[in-house]
Amino acid sequence: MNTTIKDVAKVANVSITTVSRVSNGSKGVSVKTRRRVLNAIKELGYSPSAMASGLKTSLSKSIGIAVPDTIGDFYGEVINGIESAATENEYNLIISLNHHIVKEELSAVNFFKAKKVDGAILVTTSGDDDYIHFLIEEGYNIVLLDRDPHSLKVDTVKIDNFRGGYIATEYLLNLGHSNILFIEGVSYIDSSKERFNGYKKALKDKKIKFNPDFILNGDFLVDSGYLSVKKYLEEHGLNFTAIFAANDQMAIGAIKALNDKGIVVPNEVSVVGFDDSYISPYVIPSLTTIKQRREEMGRIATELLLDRISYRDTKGKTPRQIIIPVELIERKSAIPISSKQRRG
Amino acid sequence: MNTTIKDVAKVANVSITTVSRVSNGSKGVSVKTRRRVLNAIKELGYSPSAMASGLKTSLSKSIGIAVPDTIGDFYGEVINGIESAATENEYNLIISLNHHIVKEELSAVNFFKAKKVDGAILVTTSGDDDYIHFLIEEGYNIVLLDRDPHSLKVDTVKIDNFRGGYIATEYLLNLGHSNILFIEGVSYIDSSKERFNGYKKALKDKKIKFNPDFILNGDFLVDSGYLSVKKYLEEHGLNFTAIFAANDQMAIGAIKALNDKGIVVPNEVSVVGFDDSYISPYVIPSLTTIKQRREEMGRIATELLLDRISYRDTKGKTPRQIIIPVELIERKSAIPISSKQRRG
DNA sequence: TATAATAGTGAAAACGTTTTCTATACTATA
DNA sequence: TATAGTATAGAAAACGTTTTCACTATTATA
Repeated sequence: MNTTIKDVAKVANVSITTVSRVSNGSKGVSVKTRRRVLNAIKELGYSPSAMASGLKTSLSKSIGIAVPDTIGDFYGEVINGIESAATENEYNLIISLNHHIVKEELSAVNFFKAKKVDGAILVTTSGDDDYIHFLIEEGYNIVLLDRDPHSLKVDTVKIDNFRGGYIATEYLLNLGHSNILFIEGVSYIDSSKERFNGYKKALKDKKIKFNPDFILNGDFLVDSGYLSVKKYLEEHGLNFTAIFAANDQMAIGAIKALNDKGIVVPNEVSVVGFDDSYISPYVIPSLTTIKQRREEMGRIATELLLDRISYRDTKGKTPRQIIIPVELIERKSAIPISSKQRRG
Repeated sequence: MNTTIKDVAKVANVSITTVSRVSNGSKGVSVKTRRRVLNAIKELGYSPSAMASGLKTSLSKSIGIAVPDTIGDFYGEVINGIESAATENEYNLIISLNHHIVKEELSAVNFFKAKKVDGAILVTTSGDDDYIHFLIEEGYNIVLLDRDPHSLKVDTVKIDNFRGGYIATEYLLNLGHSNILFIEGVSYIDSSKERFNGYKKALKDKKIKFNPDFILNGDFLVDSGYLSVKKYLEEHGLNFTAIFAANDQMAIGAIKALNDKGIVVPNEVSVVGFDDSYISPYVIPSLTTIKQRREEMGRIATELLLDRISYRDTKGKTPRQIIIPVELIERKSAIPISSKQRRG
């Protein structure tokens, strides 16, 4: 079924060496011969076996990506960015989902080892640095995405979560809100922590006392935003005028919970999200949020990785850390506090 | 850097043949030797090179998937399903996005050929059957997902789009609506066409005359739902009482457009979507929609493919067509027509 | 014209496995 | 005891490439 280099050699009446040279564009082949070989290649529909060549060169021309899931638009868009950059460089993408389970992230990495990927992009999940450390020591090419390097000597690309948290909170504060709920994402994920830190710092800078009761648990999924606000309302009533959620999904859930209790957004409560999800301009009211360039993040991570792969100098080069700026997108879900609210 | 079978053989003091037998679980090795080899494997952290073994066996233990994008939750969840099923069977997933461009879908397929994937899942995109036909003839293992096989002799799995379109429309009709807008998805995608056919059939069965003016163009993205309804309203005014959109994204866009004009959903216009997106229970009002089991679709497609791969009998077996049922999820975006509307 | 450099080509080894075939050492049977 | 069968193990070939080395033919230089 499969045509090999030998078949091409026979048809073009040259050695397999020559075919190899033509097919991977090395020089040292005359124009005439090259043309002949090219014709044979086309005629037979030959494409070189990535396995055979990988075996020789010990380059698989593929990179692995370990990612929690593909649901929601965060990871999806990151993957888009990674995929485009990989394809442009003739690399292909082996994807492994770990469903937010640390153990599976680990097994994904072993998978990559077996497949001899040339490098891997690890998208945020675990707080477990040990095995990553181990990989780096072994000389694997790794880049971390949306994750703090901590003490790891490894390339990372992330967005400016701290600043995002800061400007979102500051925006609400400038609107006159001072009782601002914060809905956390998954606690061990760095980006959630950093957004939270931004929130706290903004409060501090405006000399607003931090109230730990205002921190609600969430897990980045829409339902957790809904549930946590619902619960809060039942326990405390409406003792706040604004919510800042660690992502748009939870913000949308929060708005829904408010709406269920007859509380109108933004008139009674202002809400700010984080992500600028594709749906956010279309929810009612449209969601004010922090925009992060997810595709770009994926693309940059890939370029960092490819760069390292081609230098083959894993340990030498000092780790780079790219931080992608964020911006506030003003929409309709957050407005100045009303005098009525202030009195209340 | 990499330990090979030779290293293990040396440490365990056996031949590489024996190591090979142990590492892929073939029999013919004594318990004692096996234990010794296993220890050496663990000690050295050996994992066999998929490239080398693939070269020998001409099985890559990987499958390709060509998919338009990973944005929005449809494809994301399908990928989740495919990935789980593949991983469970120790296959890995090589993913290629084509960004809805037919030409790129084609190049993805060539990519797969080079990588010698054992099979591929093609997720709906083109209307171009020719190259798929060609692949099948060449003996490649293919399954089509969310796509009609047309005359192709190939396994397919899709959801019951026709029925989904039918029951959504019927539901609206039973609520008393008879002027129902339909927002199409991308026209060359089968699922869009089939949903449309369901819509028409439901009208016909209730003896409601089909009005071609009621068909709005869309492309499955939220913005197209918004824009097409906005435009319609500007041109025709509110001469309908319900909308059925070919997916939830467009339904959400439609609701937004209505809302912008001060038209209240569901009081003045009922809306039904299609997909049961994760966000749909949380939009306001929560969206009545057709639920399709996306992960299951991915999983079944993978099982079909793996089945074919292991039978190595690509052409022999008759093509199977799996149709996954859909169901209507009743929420708050569609209600009975009011007497006021009827009069108007 | 003689020599050096260069361009074009191919033979063969190597990459890390799997698999077939052969060899040996037992064990069971006659 | 002789023979057949079986369990265990290894040698070597093969998979489809890339790459080093060697060789020839051509061109440039002295």
